[in-house]
Amino acid sequence: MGRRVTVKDVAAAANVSPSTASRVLSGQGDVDPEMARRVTEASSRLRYSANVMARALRTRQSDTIGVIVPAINNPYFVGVVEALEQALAKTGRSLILCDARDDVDTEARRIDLLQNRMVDGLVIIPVSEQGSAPAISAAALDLPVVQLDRISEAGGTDFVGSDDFEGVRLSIEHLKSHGANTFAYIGALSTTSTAKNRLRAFHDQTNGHPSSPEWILLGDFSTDWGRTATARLLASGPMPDAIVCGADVIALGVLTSLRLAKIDVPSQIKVISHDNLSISTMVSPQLTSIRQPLDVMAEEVVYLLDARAKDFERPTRKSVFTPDLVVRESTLDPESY
Amino acid sequence: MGRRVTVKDVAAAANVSPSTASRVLSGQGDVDPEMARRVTEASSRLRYSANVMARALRTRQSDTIGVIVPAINNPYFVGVVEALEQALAKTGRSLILCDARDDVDTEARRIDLLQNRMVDGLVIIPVSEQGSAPAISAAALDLPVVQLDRISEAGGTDFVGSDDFEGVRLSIEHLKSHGANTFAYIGALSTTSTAKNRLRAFHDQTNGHPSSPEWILLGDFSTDWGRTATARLLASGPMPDAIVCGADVIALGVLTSLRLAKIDVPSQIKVISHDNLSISTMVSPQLTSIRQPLDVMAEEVVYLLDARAKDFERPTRKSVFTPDLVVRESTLDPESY
DNA sequence: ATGAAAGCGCTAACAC
DNA sequence: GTGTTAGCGCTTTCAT
Repeated sequence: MGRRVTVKDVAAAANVSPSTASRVLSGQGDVDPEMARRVTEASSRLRYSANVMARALRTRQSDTIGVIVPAINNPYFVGVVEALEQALAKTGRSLILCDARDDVDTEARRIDLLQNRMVDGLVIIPVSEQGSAPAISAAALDLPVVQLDRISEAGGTDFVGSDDFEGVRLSIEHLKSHGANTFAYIGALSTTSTAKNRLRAFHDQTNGHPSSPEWILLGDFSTDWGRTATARLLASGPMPDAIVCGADVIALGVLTSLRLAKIDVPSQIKVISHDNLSISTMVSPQLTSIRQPLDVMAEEVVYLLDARAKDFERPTRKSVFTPDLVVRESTLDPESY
Repeated sequence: MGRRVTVKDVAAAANVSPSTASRVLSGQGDVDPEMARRVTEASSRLRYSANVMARALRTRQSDTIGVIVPAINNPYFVGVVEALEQALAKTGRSLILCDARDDVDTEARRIDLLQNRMVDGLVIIPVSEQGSAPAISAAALDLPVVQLDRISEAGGTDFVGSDDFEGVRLSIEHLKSHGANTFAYIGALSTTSTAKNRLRAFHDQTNGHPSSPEWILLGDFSTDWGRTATARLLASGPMPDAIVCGADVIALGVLTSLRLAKIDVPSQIKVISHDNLSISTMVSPQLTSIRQPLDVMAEEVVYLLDARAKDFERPTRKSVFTPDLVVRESTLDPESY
């Protein structure tokens, strides 16, 4: 287990003091070009790279952001993490990813773990609107925190998300313009802000249309739930013209159950959803879905993190982005084939 | 940005020296019960938790394992990471996850990053059998490294994987016993050990059966490739009795393309695959797939990491686990419905 | 511009 | 058993 090479090794090899070597390697302060050259040379010859922990301990800055997602097995969150990773890479920073396993206690432990790792900031998609709040609020006292996608009741943090009302409005408008008049909603229980907002928006937008309590099905953000809910819907009586799904992972299950029941999408029933996962273009029929500008949102997260690092007392703010609709086969009129 | 509380704070509050506090908090050495109580009390009152980086710097041990996957957007790897996380959690350790984005240079940078973070060991699923080797070999000089699932040419590391030959043998045997006599293979190019072994095994097992060069389609591990390859297969002439897929993510695309072409699975063609992703039970027809014992494999990874940490010079070893076959709808005989 | 020395928070060695 | 001291690897005063 060979000892890793340190600044001292580089300094010795370059015949300078550790401080000079450090100055060159971290790009701080002026040094004689010739010395700098020697340090650089020695550094690359010895394949030096700095011990992140020692540096962080000294500078109180790790160039690392902690990210906590509710469930990494949900491909939507994978996409979010990828966008964040891209945005951070632009400024040479990296990310530590934690999975809360849909559990607020695990989530709280992760928050603590990341703080002890001296991350420069925390990005969190809260597990629960209420349950996640205490731990998040506490963290926000100590370091920059941005809530992403979902917002909990925690104070002291910025928020980046997308406009769920507008998303649902676009969905319903699109469905209506294609002749749908009755709608079911298959989504998640209102324990998260997104689930709650989408459901509310659905009620608002379908107000005045024929409806039935059996047409509102609430469970969790999973494909399994999409299948189960659709089975229940099928068993409960006549079907609506369209199903609005709270997320693509749910819609995938809905499509499977409908196919099994030999109900054709979109000719017999239309299906629309949120998230625009890449997998949604790879099923048949391809899924019409609400798209959020993930890349832009990730950039905004990084911006907010940096802004708060610079001025910790700045007022918190919510950045809400407008989604758009990507129309695919699952809502097209039969005649347009 | 309130300063976080340190051992000194706890020690002061408990009226003991920092070292005594440390002894209590890290559970090393004997201390007077009464003092211990005071320390514990102060610690929880002040909500102390140790700075991971400072501790790691001193003890040269971070209780953290680095994990590098080729592409986190592949759900198979997500499952692997979850299994590892479980296995590590049992001993109170955690994991830092990095995505190599299917690129050996990124992979090499990640390896370096993790070493600088003083991880106690590295688990890596190599991007490339050849290209990944140098960086992995170099890392293996400095810390315990286990290659998982795929193996590169790197030396000095242990390996945990599953028996690809046996997997394919089970697949073909199953298909034959259900009347299939001609087989196509849709998999990935042989840049990884798993892709290479599965292809070889396919050739071995189908030796003597009618075949055609058009029935071997090699691309990457993606749903997109599954769709493209199937389209090519359809265009190239008569279809085989069955398609063997290199991975479930590929099979998902295969199923979609077949459905689009109105070819029924399994009555007109059977589809079988590797990985047994949960999503494979959520499509219709449900996918017959080779299952690897991921949990057991993850335990073995942890065991090997610990063993090498204890004795760095121990001989390297390969632990190859036997997979089994999970039969579902995509290979069942039509009459069994 | 450069080097010596101090210190980030922690724990292992060493005294007592 | 407890406290004092030193040092992990780095950066940053502080002198020069």
